[in-house]
Amino acid sequence: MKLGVVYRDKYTRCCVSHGILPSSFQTLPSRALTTTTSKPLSHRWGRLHGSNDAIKAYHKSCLLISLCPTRWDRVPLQRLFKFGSKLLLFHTLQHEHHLFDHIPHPTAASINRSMLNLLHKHHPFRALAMFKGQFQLCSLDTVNEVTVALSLKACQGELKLGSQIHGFVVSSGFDSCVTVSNSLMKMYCKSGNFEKALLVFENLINPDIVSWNTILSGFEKGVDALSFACSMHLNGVVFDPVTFTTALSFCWGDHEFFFGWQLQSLVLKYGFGCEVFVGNALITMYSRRGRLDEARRVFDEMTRRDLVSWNAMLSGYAQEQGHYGSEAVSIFVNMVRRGMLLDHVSLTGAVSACGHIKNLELGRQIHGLIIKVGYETHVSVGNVLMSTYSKCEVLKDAKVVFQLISNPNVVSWTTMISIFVEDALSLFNEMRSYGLYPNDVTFIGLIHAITISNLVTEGQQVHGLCIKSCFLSEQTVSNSLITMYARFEFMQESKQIFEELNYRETVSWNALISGYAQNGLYKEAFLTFLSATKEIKPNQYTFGSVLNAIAAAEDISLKHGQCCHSDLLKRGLSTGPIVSGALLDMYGKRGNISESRIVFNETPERTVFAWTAIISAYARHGDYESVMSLFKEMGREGNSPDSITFLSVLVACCRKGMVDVGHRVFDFMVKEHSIEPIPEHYSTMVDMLGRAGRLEEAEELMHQIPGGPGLSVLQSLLGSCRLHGNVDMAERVVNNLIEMDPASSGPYVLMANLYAEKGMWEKVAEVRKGMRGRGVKKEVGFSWVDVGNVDSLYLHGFSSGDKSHPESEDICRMAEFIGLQMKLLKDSREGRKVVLGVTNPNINE
DNA sequence: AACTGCCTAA
Repeated sequence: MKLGVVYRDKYTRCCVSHGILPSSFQTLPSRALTTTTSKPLSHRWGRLHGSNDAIKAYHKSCLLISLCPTRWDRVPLQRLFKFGSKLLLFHTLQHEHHLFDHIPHPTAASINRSMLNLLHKHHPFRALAMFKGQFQLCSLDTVNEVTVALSLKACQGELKLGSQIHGFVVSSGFDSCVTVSNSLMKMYCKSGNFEKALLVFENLINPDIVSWNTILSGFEKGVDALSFACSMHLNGVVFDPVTFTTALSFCWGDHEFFFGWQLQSLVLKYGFGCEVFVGNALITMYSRRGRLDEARRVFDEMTRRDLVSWNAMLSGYAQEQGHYGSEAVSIFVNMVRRGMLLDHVSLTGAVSACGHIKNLELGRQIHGLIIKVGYETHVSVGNVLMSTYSKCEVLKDAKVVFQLISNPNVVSWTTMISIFVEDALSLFNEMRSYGLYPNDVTFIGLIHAITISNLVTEGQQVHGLCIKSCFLSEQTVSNSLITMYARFEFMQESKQIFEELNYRETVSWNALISGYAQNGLYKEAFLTFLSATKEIKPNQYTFGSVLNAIAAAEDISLKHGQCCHSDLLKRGLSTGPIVSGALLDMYGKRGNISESRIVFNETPERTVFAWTAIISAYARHGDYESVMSLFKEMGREGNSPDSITFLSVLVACCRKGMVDVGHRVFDFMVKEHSIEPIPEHYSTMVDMLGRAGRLEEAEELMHQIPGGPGLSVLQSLLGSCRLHGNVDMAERVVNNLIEMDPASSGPYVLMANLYAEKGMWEKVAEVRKGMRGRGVKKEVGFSWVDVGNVDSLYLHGFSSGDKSHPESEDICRMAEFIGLQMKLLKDSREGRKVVLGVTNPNINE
C-alpha cells in the first residue's frame, strides 16, 4: 500500500485535532510519505541503534500510528524508550496514552518525566490526565511527592482541581512533605486564594526558604510584602537570591523604593551581586522609577547577562516616552550585533521605542527584521507595530500589520478602534462577532470615537451596553461617558453619571468641570471646582478647565482667578504648559494685560498656545505694536503660528486700520503656512476693510467665502455700513441677516440707528414695526462691575435704565462723575482748554 | 522538583 495525499491529509487532521503545530514534522519531505510502505515496522526499524536514526524512524512511526495503529507492535517502542527523555517529548506530541500503555512497567520517574514534558509543551491538562489515570488505576506506588507537585502545577490556578488534589494530599499523608506544601501554596496564590496559602504555610512545621519565598511572592501590595520580608529577617531566615528577586520586584512605589535601596546593599553584602535574576530585578526596579542611569549602572556592572537583562534594559529605555529613545535603539542594535536570539519582548521593546521617538524609518527596518525572524504573526509584536505606525501617522500600514496577526486579541482590536475612528463601530461589531469580549480600554476607545463623530444615538446605545456588561463601575469608562455627554450638550446625563460614581477621582471631576465650561455653564464649572477642591487634589487639567471658565465668564470675579493663580504657585503647578496657557489667556480675556505678560515671561516652555494666547490678549487690547513685535519674535524663536495666531494678528490690524498689513498677513498665512482660512479670518478681513471705509471691497470678499457668509461676517459688515453711512448696502446686508437669523434683534437695532442718524424717521418706525410684527425683542445688554468683596462669588450686573440695584442712585452719580473726569482728561490731552479745576501741566505753561 | 526577572493598547 502506497501512502499518498489522502494520508497526508489525515496526518494533518490528526495534528490539528490535537492542537499541535509540530515544527519538526513540517520539514518532513512529502517524498518520505509517498515512498514509505506499511510493511512490518519492527522488522524495518528494529535494528536501528543510533539515537538520530531512531528519532528519524520515530518521526515516521508517529505518522503511521495515526494511519494504521493496529499494525503497530511493541518491539520498536521498547527500543525507542531507551533513548530517553528526548523521545519521551515526542510521546507527548501524539497518542501519549496509547504509547503510555505500552510501557511495560511504568515507574514514578517515567510518569514524572512525561508529565514534565507535557508541562513544557504547554499541555497542563494532559499532564493532569496522566496523574488522574494513575489515580484511577489505584497504582499509587507510581505516585511520589514529585508527581503530586507536578500535578498541582498543572492545575494552573484552577481552584476546583487544586482543592481536590489538596484533599488527596491530606488523605495520603503527603502534607508532611514540604515540597508538596510549597506547591499547594503556589497553587492557592495563583488561584487568588492567598489566605488559604497562608493557612497551609502556618501549618508547616519546618518551612524552608522556598516556602517563605512562595508566600512572599503571593502578596498583592508592596507594603505587605516588604513587611513580611522584614519579619522573615527577624525570624532568622537567611535570604537567598530568589528572596531578593521577589522582594525587589515590589520596590517601585514611592514608599517601597527606599526599601529597594536597602535590599540592594544587602545583596552586595551577601555577595549576590553577580546573580543574573537579582541584577535583572534591580534593573527593573530602577527603570520603573524612571532612574534609567542607575539601571544602566547595574546593567553595566553585571558579570553575566541573559536575554532578560537586555530586554529589561531595552524596555526600561523604551518606556521613558522617547527621552531615552536613542539609548533604547543602541541597546537593541547591540543585541542584534551580538547575534542574540531575540524574543517577542525584545522586539516589542524596540518597536515601542521607535513609536515614542516617532522614528518611522527605523520602525520599518525593525519590522523587516521581525518578518525575517518570523514574528510578524505574533500578537504582542503586531500590536506594538500597529501603535507605532499610528503614532507615525501611517495608518494604512497599521491596518496591514493587523491583517497579518494570526490571532488578534482584544488589544489588537482596541488599537484598530482607536486608530480608525470612522470605522470604530463596525470594527467593534466585527470584534464581537469573533467572540472576543471588549475590555474597559475598548470602551474608552469606542466612546471617544463616538464623541468625535457626534453620534448621539450610538453613544446612548454604548452607554446601555456599558451598564449591561458592568463596565460603568470602571472609573475610566464612566469618565469617558461624562465627556461624551458633555460634548453632546447633555449636561444632565453627564452629571448623573458623575453622581452615580462610587468613587470620584480627579479625572472624573475634571471631565465634569470642563464639560460645564465648554457648554457655557461657567458658574456651574466654578462651583464644581470649589466642591472638587474639598474632595480631591486638583491637577493641571482641573485648573486649566476652571481658568477657562473664569476667562469666559463675565460674571465671575477675576479675584477667584487670582486665587487659583496663587494656589497654583503654592502647589508649584503654575509653569506647566496647560496651566500657564490658561492663566495668561484668562488675564488677557479679562483685561489684565500686564499680568498676562508676567505669566508669559515666566513660562519656561513657550508653546504655540502660549504665544497665541499672549498675542490675542494684546490684539483684544488693541495694542497693535506689541502684537506685531511678538508675532515677529515668535517666528524668530522658531514657532510656527497656527490659525488662531493669525486671527489675532488680523484682529490687531483691523482695530488699528492697517488694511495693507492685514492683507499681507492673510496672504502669508495662506501661501507660506498653507493654513486654510476659517470663517473668522474672512469675517475679520471684511471687518477690517469695512472699518477703513472700503465697503465695496469688503462686500466682494464676503461673497468669496466658501460656503457663503456667516452671521458674524454680515454683522461686522453691517456695523461698517453704519459707521460710513452706506444705507443701500446696509439694507442688503440686513435682509440677508434677517433671513438667516429671524429671531435676533441686532440687525433691526443697527438698521434703526442708521436710519435715525440719516434722519430717515419713517424708515425707523418701519423697522420698529417690522421687529414687533415678527415678535423680536431686543436682548438686554449687561455691564459688570466687580465690587471689592472677596467673599462675593459674582459681579454686579447693570443694564441701561436699570434701577433695580439698591444703591443705583449713588452708582449713577458716581458714573456721571467718572464720565466727566474722563472727558476732562481727553480734552486736556487734545490741547483743549480745561474748563473745570483739573490741573494739567502741559496747559499751564 | 517546589519559589524569582523582561512584555504591548487608552
